[in-house]
Amino acid sequence: MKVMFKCLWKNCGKVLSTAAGIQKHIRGVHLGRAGDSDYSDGEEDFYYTEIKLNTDAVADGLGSLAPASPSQSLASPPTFPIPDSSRTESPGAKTETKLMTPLSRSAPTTLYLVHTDHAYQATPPVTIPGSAKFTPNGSSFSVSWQSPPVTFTGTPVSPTHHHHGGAGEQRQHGHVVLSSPPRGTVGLRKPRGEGKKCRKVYGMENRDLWCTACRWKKACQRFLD
DNA sequence: ACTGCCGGGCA
DNA sequence: TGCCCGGCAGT
Repeated sequence: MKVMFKCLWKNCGKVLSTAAGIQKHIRGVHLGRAGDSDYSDGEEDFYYTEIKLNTDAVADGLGSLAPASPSQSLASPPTFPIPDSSRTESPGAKTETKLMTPLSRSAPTTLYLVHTDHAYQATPPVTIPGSAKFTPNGSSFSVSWQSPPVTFTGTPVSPTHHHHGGAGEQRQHGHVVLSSPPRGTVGLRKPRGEGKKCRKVYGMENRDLWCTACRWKKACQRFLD
């Protein structure tokens, strides 16, 4: 069995046979620290993963971290590589294999945030709550999925609505048919674009300055970022 | 309440 | 197609 190290940088995917090699690659190529090879705070070992040949190649899909298909989200949320954040500070001492199970689903409530001191632009902040955002350097994609399927067993809605007000708001009248939320009308909405849009910028009164998409109440195409 | 925009209607 | 809007969802 051979152990290799694969660069996880956006779509680099470079594979080297030594940890030192991949660290050097990452420092030089991606982090722009080509000159001083002894300057290493261990940050770069976040950007590669250890892969084992002749084993189940878990790290295969990691290099091409493409948005696999955001619409296949219904039951199983997409999985992201969760690097080991509890790494040691010492550069040379590589303690653990960063083995990540492809279908390991971290508890949906725990928000995983990558620890880095340089949170400016080089580090991919990966969050795994209900929606994940991934921002390696500039280009960003984000994908979200619905809350886990709730299998409803038992009494539908009991009048014990422990909430001020009282009056039962949600009636499921009849019996429980609930198989999946009635999507299809709206389905998976886009994560809602950031930044200013024509309407916000020009205002309702200058509607003729909007981009056509905005005028037609479509997704704005002027302020794509 | 406001804003972005999907889905759909109308010419 | 081009244009517009109802209505929903996120803020």
